[in-house]
This record gives sequence, C-alpha cells and structure tokens, in this order.
Amino acid sequence: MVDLVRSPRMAGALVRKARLAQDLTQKELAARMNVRQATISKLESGEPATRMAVLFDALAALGLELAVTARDGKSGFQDMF
Amino acid sequence: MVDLVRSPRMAGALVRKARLAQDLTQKELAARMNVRQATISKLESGEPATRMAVLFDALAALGLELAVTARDGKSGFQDMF
DNA sequence: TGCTTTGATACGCGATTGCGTATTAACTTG
DNA sequence: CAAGTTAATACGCAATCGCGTATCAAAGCA
Repeated sequence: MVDLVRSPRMAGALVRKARLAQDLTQKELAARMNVRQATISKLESGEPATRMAVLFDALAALGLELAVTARDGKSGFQDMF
Repeated sequence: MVDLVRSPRMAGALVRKARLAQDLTQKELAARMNVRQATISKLESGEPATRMAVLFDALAALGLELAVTARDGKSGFQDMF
C-alpha cells in the first residue's frame, strides 16, 4: 500500500491513519514531537499553512518518511532495481 | 536515484536539485506556483517554518510527488510487487 | 568593461502559526 | 449514570509566514 502525498489534506489524512494504526492518541503523538495536541489536530485536518517541520516531525515520530517520485513514474523508483 | 525527504533541509535541497535539473530559475518556478522568488529562496534554504502548501506546490510544479514509506523499509514499497 | 540575470535579503504589512492554558462535545466504560 | 478519554476549538501572545516592492552581490555574457 503506497500512499501518495500531494497535498496538505493528504498529508493530514495519512498522519491520522498511521497514528490510529499505531494506536496512538493525538496527545501521545504530540508528546513525542513536543508539540501540542491542538497542533496535531490541525495537521490532521489538512491545514495548508502547517509548518513543514511539523509534518516531518510527525512522520518521524510515526516511523515514516517520504520519498520523492516523478508524477508519471518515469523515473525515481526505477532506480531502486 | 531515490530521494528520501526527512526534513525541511532535505526538502529544500531536493527542490533546488529538481529545479536546476529542469533549467528553471527561482523566479520561473515561483511564477508557476504564484509565489514570490523570495519564497522559493527560503524554501530551498530549508526554512523549517515554511508552509506545507509551498512544498507541495513546488513539487507539483516540478512534476514530482511524495510517497510515504516506512523508515525501515519493512513495509510500504514492498507492496508494489 | 559594462549590462543583465540570478538568488539572498530587507522593510512594512496583514495573516496565521504554535505555545500555554483551557473548555467542551462526543464517546467510551466501569 | 457518572467519570474519564479523546479531539476540536478558543484566547492572548510572540514569532514568522508570504506579500509587494526593492536592493545588492555574484556570476554570466556581450
């Protein structure tokens, strides 16, 4: 299951999905990142003005990371093999 | 060549690399995204407080997108095959 | 040697962030 | 049912965004 992330909304949805999959509350995730629960709430809601750092911190706290791919798949992951 | 993006700095470096690979100036990329050249400059410098939307817009303007992967590679792209 | 292009940086501005703290609605559960 | 949990939302605050506009050094080129 590869999740594409093309927008703040998709990023928020993904963070929420990953958080729930790991049985974490917003408060617990927030604690790991040293941010407030309210910040997680906004991040998950897809707030476009959320700071980039918050997203990366959340992904790191969830054991995830992002990889860049070309939109048409013409390059990028090809090079893995 | 798989580019991992784990931080604002990596994101900035990647945007710059992709932009230059496409022979674009900061001004041209900025025009495509309807932001100022100065905003691109800050994005590429790795400013952590840059808005998420700016990053996604830049990637879209460059024909790129992000895919989520687990940090240990235990899941995610495995599912592609 | 100029002239242009590129990218970093600045000022004032309005908007919005995340913070600390707190409240509240919707659930869950004993 | 009462108590607790979870997540959305709010207020005042300091900080910083991106905007419009602009400047300037470095580099490229005529």
